[in-house]
Amino acid sequence: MAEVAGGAVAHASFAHSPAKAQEVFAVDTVNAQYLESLVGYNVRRASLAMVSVFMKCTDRFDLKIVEFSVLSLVAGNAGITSRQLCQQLDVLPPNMVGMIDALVSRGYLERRPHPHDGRATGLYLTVQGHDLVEAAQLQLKSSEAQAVSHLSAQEQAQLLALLQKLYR
Amino acid sequence: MAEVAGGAVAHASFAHSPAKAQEVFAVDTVNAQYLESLVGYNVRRASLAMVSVFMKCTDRFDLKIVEFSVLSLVAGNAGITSRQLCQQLDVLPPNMVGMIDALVSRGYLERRPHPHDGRATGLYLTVQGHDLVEAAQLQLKSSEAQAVSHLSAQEQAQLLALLQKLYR
DNA sequence: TATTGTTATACTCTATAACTATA
DNA sequence: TATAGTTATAGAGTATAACAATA
Repeated sequence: MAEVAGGAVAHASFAHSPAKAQEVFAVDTVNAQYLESLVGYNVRRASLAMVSVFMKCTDRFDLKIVEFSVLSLVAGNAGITSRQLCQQLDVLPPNMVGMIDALVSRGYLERRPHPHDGRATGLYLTVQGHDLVEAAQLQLKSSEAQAVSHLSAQEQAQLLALLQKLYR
Repeated sequence: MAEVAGGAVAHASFAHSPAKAQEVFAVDTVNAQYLESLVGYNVRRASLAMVSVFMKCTDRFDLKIVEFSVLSLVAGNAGITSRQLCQQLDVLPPNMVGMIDALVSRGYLERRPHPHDGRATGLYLTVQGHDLVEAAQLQLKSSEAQAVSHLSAQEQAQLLALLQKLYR
């Protein structure tokens, strides 16, 4: 309950229409009811939470999320092209170039010519890259498991299935 | 199945270890199995999908996601402060200033002094802002409903509940 | 003509430091 | 001393246009 500057009393929760003239309110606890009813809002908040789990976990590997994703895809798809990575990860080609250059410079990736297509370049993990991605994947799996440990195994499976229904 | 440049034949799907010497592969369909097993990956993909639903829907209102969120919070919390918005929406104070200025300039928000705290400023919707947020909220609700219409009502409720369990 | 990889570049979003006025 | 709002600015992320080499 907040006192109006003029002496009257008002509840912020009454303010569903534009507040009149010079009424002033104080908000004690924020009401996010509408936003929390939106799928988009909830999925964004959850995404931010999982991003922070990722960042704590892969601090010691010095990998950004997209870099980790690139290495993981190359690990499962030796010879994948830059363009295929872009399509899979929603990254634009000009923004992928520097990322791959950096991973090559750090000794995790190498480029080899594509077997059929002279325009394309295949990407491969180095031994060092293979070790890194293996360690990072294990670490991330366990960090995620801890972060979602308050959901039952069934709930976790349901969540993945529902999310995939959403974006596929 | 891809022919190696040297004449041998190899499957990209065999390449779970670092590819040897100068073997080259072509990837036909990308295998994203590991990434798709991660909660973070799925929730990020779903978030991107819902972001694009939002953007198509609120094109005609010329509102960004965070601007819409600000207006929605002010709609439900007359007199809310800039700092409260920052905490609710994970936006840093210096980045909130310009956004509020813009919404004030466009005639959707106005600032009034805070009843108890001389440092703070309360935010209020103008009549024009009230009309805008009401129209945008209705539109977004219906766009979201359409975007998730292939999930049953029960699945939609489950999804929201599971997401909130994840980030709260 | 279309596509891959690339450069250059602009724009947006996010983050940090520091200042002022009020508590 | 701590907090709300603000300014300036730096850095990261994302976008478009255009070019050379190849299909």
